[in-house]
Amino acid sequence: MRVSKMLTHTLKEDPQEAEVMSHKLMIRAGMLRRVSSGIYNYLPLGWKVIRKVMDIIREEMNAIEGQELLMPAMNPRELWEETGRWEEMGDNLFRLKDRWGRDYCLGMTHEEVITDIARKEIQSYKDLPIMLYQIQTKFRDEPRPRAGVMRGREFIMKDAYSFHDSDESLDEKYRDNYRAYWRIFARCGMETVPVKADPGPIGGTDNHEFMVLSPVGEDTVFLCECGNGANKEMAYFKDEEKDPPVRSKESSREKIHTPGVSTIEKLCKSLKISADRFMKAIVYIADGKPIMAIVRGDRDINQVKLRRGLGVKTLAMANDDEILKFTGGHLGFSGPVGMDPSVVVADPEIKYMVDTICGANEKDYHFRNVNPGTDFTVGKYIQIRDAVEGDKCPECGKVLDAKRSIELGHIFKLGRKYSNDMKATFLDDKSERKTFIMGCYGIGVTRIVAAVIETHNDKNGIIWPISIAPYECLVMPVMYNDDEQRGISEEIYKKLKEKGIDVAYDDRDSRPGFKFKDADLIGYPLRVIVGKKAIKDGLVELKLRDEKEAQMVKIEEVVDMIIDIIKVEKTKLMSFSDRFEECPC
RNA sequence: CGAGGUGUGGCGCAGCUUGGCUAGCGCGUCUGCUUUGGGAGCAGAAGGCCGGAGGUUCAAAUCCUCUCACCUCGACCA
Repeated sequence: MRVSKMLTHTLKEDPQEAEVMSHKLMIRAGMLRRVSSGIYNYLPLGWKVIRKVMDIIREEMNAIEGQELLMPAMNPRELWEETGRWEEMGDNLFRLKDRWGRDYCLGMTHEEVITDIARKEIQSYKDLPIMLYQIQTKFRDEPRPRAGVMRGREFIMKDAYSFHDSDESLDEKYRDNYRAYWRIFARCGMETVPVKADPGPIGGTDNHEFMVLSPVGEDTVFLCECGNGANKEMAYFKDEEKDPPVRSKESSREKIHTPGVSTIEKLCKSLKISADRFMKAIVYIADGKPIMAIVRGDRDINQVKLRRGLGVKTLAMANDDEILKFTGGHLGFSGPVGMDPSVVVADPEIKYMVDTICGANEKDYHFRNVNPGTDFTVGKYIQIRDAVEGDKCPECGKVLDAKRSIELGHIFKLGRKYSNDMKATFLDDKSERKTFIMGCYGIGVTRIVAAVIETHNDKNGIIWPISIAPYECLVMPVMYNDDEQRGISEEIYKKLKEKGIDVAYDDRDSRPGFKFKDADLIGYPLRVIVGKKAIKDGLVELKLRDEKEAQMVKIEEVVDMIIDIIKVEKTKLMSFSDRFEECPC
């Protein structure tokens, strides 16, 4: 491709709309332009990168027997009602009506549609297992799109779905995908960490998120040297075993007047006591019934742990009316004193609290000198607080490391959740009707691109892994005007093209400084510079984007050298097997 | 939804407090000349109903009201 004909104009200044580096660089390098909040044009340079990522994904999915298909972005309401997700997805689902007033949505994921395909097309156990996948544009009405393509409202995703007649078969496919995901990300130049995660509204049992560590990530993961890793929602840790607390002096419960002091922060200020001396009591509606969850005042309740610990399907914070009915007091003044123990759940840390302060279930009143056992009884002690830096690994006891991360992929064992709801069945070898067991495997394609840039850049621009660079190589005459330089450049460009190298040729009659800056910004991994000093001795410069110095190479050898370097670089990206660890489940 | 902020040629910004001549600057674009190893210089040119609607005023980019879009933090989130 001739640079003079490319639709790309690079920007010298950072765009006002962008905050994080990958977003800035994608716009400055001419890959991306915003159309609306969270909605983007992928200009040719950006689209080319996305296509390369897609190709890697296709190769790896096909290698584990995935079959590509394409499902509609627009789905009818009826399908989503079969699983209850038309309601469950709430405002995140983009909805629209046709001219007759019929309801549709723009798919954010395709479990319903694929299960519909399966129940119609797959009748026999002989067709199983099978895995189908697509690369599709997905839609989510995000409350707040962020960081360019990192969290958009329209984005490209690969989603795969597998169907099985046994758990063992699903386990095997899950392991295949686990391995394939590792390979895909490695080939894109990304080192990912698989962590245990909560399945959320998708449902199912085992699932892993593939995370890349980055300070701009929106998730927090807790990692241990021993290989154990989980995202924040699922980050369980070892509860410290302590001696039972000893009360230094006899004290008894006392009601105190605290008008308008409805938050922990206000309590700390008004009583001049630190947050860890309070109990935070929050009322939730769990599967329709109210419960009270208690953690120390300085801790955060982890809703996923609470939901799992209670063994309920739905969990939401109660509103003021519900709290009033349940406790007799208002929001901000709840506490366990006087509550039936069967509806009180507390974090184990509560056991060790002495002479603590909590709400009195009466507006504008708290209790002080409250002690577990004497003043109230806890029905169930389960770990329901968020992990924090310094907590210990539940497996080996070492200190967990908290890191920010970007979620690139998520794999789930769905089980029969969708096939049950949608009555998707097949006949087994005994002519019995069975319900499909399913798995589902997603990758954020456009997000990979952002994550790669985020982790591969310097002050001059992007440093692409060669596998997904928009072009593998750039040929650049210092002075396009110079017949000799142009002649040699054209010739090298032609030869590289013939050899199948994805090469760009900067044939613009611009000043060299301008072209160097542009090349660094766009981040061509390899650069051939044809200048007059070098020409005298039949040499051109060959420079790698991530190396400081260029090497002088004979003109007639440069093409072969480039071919070799590309081969070596790609092999490097493929040779990840020494780091790979098999799926733990 | 809560809090803060921004809308002025393609991009980045100034002007607004205290209303007043033809709305400026840098980058980019086009023409010409000179340049040519890290975002060149000179000369010239094109390109704006100042986000939109209403109001105040002799007069509004500037003041008032409403509205829309976008950004950041939070809440939320396969």
